[in-house]
Amino acid sequence: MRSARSLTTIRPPVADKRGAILRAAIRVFANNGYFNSKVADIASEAGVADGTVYLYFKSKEEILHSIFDRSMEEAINEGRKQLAPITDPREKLRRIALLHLERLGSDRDLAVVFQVELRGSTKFMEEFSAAGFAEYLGVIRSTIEEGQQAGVFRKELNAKVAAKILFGALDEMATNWILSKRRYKLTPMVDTVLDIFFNGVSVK
Amino acid sequence: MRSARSLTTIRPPVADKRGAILRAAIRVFANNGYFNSKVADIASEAGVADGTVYLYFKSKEEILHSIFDRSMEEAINEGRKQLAPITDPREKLRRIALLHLERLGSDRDLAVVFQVELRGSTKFMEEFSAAGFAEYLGVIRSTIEEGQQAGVFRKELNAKVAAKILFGALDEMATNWILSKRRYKLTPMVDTVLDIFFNGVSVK
Amino acid sequence: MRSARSLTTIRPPVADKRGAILRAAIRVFANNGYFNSKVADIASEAGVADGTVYLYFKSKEEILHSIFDRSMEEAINEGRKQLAPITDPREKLRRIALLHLERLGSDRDLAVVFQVELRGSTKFMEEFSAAGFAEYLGVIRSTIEEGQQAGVFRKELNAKVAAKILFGALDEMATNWILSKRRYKLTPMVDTVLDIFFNGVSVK
Amino acid sequence: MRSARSLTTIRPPVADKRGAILRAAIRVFANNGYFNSKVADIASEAGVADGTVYLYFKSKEEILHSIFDRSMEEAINEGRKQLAPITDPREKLRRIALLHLERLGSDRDLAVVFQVELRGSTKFMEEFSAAGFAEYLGVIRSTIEEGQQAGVFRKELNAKVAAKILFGALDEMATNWILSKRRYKLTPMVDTVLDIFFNGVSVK
DNA sequence: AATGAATGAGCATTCATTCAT
DNA sequence: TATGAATGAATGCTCATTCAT
Repeated sequence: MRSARSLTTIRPPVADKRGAILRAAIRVFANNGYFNSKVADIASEAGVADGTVYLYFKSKEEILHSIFDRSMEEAINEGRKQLAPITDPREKLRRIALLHLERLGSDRDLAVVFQVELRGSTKFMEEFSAAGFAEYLGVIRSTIEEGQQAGVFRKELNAKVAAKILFGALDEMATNWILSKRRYKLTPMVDTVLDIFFNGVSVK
Repeated sequence: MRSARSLTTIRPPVADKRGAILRAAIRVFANNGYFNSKVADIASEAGVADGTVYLYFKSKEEILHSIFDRSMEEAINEGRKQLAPITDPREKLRRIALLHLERLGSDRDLAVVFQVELRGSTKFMEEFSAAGFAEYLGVIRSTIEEGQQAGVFRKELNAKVAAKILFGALDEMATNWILSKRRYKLTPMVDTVLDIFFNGVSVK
Repeated sequence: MRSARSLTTIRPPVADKRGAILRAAIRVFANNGYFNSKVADIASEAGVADGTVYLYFKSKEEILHSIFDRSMEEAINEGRKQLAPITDPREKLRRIALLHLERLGSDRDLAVVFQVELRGSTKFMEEFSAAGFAEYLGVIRSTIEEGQQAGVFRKELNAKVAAKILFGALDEMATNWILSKRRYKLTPMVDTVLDIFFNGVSVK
Repeated sequence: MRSARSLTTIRPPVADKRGAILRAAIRVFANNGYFNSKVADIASEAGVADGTVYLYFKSKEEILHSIFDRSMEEAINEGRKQLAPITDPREKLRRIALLHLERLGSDRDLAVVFQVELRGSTKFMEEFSAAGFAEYLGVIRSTIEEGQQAGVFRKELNAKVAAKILFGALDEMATNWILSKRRYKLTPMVDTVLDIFFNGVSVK
C-alpha cells in the first residue's frame, strides 16, 4: 500500500498544470523567441509530457495568446482597483504609468514576451490592438480628457494622439530596458516621462 | 535596329535582381510575416528561380538584415543631407521626425517590416539596437543636448531619456498607423507629437 | 483473455522499430547505394513514417554507421565464441575465414553494404579502419604469430602483412561474389584461399 | 594584330583542358569523395568556368568514368609493353604486381579514387567489373595457367580463384596504404605478397 | 488526465546542368 | 570555345499535433 501511495506522491503535485505550462512558456519564449521555441521545450520546462500541453491549450499559438490574455486581465483588474479611489487626472496617469512599468519591470521574461515576441506578427498585433490594447489606450485617453475637462490639460490637443504618445514613450522605456545590457530599475523612468508629458500637455 | 533593341527588351529587364528580390521580400514579409514567408514565395514574387535568391543572399535571414541595412543607410544618408544646413535644434528635431514618418508613411510594406517583423526576435532587436538604432537615437539625443546648451530646452532633463521618449512617440504613431483599419496620413502626426514634446522639454 | 492478447496483436508487431529501420536501410542501401537512397525510402520500406526514423537515428549517416557497428559486434561476439575452444592456429584461421564468408554469404544485401557502400567514403573507411577493422585484422595477425611461435608458419614472414593478404583474399572473394551475375556459394571459396595461403606461409 | 594576339595569349595556354579537368577531378574526388565533390570545385581547381566542364564531359559521372578509363588504358598499354618480352610466368606475375603497386603508389590521389571512390557504387562496380577489371583479372589468370602448363604452379588449383587471391592481396595492400597514417613505400609490399603467393601455388 | 511514441506536412538550401552572351 | 548567371528539382530534417494506451 505504502509503495503504491508513494508512487503517486513522488511526483510533485503540479496542481495548476495550466499555470505551470503558461509560466514555462513565458520563460521559453523569452529565451528563444516564439518561432524558435518548441512545444516540447515548453512541456519539459513545465515538467509535463508533450501531449499534456494539448489538454490545456489548443495550439502553440493559443499559448501565446493566453499569456497575453491572462497578463492583461491581471493588469487591468489591478489597474481598476488602484485607479478607483483616485480622482486627480494627473495622479491617475501617474498610477497607470507606474503600474505599466512596475509590471514589466518585475518580470523580465514576461516583459520580453510583451515587448518583443508579441510584436512579431501583424496578425497578433491586429488582434492585440483590437483587444486589450485598445481598451488600455482608451483608459489613458479618457483620463486625459478628464484632465482637459478639468482645465489642467490643454483642450486643443487630440486626446487620442496624446494617449498614444504617452503609451509610446512608456513602451519605448520598457523595450530599451529589456535590450539594454546594463541593469537598471525601470520604474524610475516614470518620472522623466511624466515630467515631459505633463509639461507638454498642461495648460500654462 | 529595332530587332537588336527588342532582343534586349524581350526578357523583362529584371536588371537589378538583388533589388528585385529585396523589394519582393518586403512585400512578402509584410503580408505573411517573416517566419511564415517561404523563400520560394519571395523568389516567385521577384520573378526569379528559388536558387537565384541564394546567388544574392546567403540565407533567408540575411534578406531581412539587408532590408534593414539598406533602408537604414538610405534614411541616414538622406537625413544627414537634410539636417546639414539646419542649425536650430527645434527645427532639426522637426526635420528628423518628419523624415521618420514620411519614410514609413510612404511605403506601408516597408513600414510593416520595420514596425512589426523586425521586432519579432530579441536576437535581431539586440543587433538592431546595437547598430543603426543606437546611432539614430544618438542623433536625436545630441540635438536635444544642443537645445539644452542653447538654452531652449530644460537643462535638468536627461537628454537620453528625452530622446527615447520622442522616438517612442514617433514609433507608436507608425505602429498604430499600420495596424489601423482607417487610412489616414501619417506625416501630420508630427505636429501633435512635437507640440507636446516641445512644450514638455522647453524652458518656459 | 484472448481479447486482451489480440489487442496487442492487432497492430502488426513492428515491435523492434529500430531493428526494422536498420533492416530496411540495408535493403535500400544495397539496392540504390547510400547516396542515392532517400530517408523516405528507408522509412517506407520499414513501414514507418519519415519522422520516426529520427526517433531512432540522428541522421542518415548514423544509420550507415549503426549497420556497421551492429554487424561487427555480432560478428565479433560470434567469432569469439567459436574461436575460444580452438587451439590449433590453422584451425583458428579456417574458422575465421569460414565465419567471414558465411556471414556475408548468408545476407547478400548486408554483403553489398559491407563490400560496396561502406567503401565509398574515405572518412568512413578511416573510422572503419580505426575501429572494428583494425581489431579484426589484429585477431588474424596474432593467430598467425601463434602459428609462427608454434613452428608451423614461417618465422621470417611479417605477420601483419600476411594477415592483410589473407583478409584481402577473402575480401575479394566476397566482392566478386556480389558483383558476379552467376549465383554460386561463397563459403566453399574458403578452401582454395586457405590451401594457397597455408601453403604460402607454412614451414616446408 | 599584336593586341589581338596577346589577348589570346594572356591566359595561360591551358592547352589540354580535358586533361586539366580530369586531373583536377582526381584531386577533388580524392579529397572530398565523389558525392561530396561539386562540379564547381572541379572547374575552379582546373581553372575553367563551370560550364566549360560540360564541353568536355557529359556529366559529373562521366568524369569519374573517364578517370577510370584513361588510367586503365594507360596501365594496360604500359603493362602490355613491359610484359611482352617476359616469358617466365613467375616473372610475369612479379611484373604485373609491381606495375600495380607502382602505379597506385606514385599517385596517392589517383589511388584514393581507385581504391575508395570507385568502390562506392554497385552500379560502377558492376561496369568496372565487366570492363577493364575483368580483362585485368584475365591476364593474371592466364599467366597462372601458363605456369600450370609449365609445371611450376600446381595444376589442381582453380586458376581463376588463384588470380582473385593475388589481386585481392594486392588490392588490400593498396587500400591499407592509403588509409594508413604512416607513410611508407607501397611497392616493396610486392615481395611479401609474392613470397607467400608463390609458395602457396607452386609445386613443391 | 497524462503520457510520449508516432506521424507527415513543410521548407530552406544545394548543386548538376543549361544557355544566352 | 568559353563563360558564369540562372535554373529548379531534389531531400534531409524538424516539430506541431495526434492518439493508443
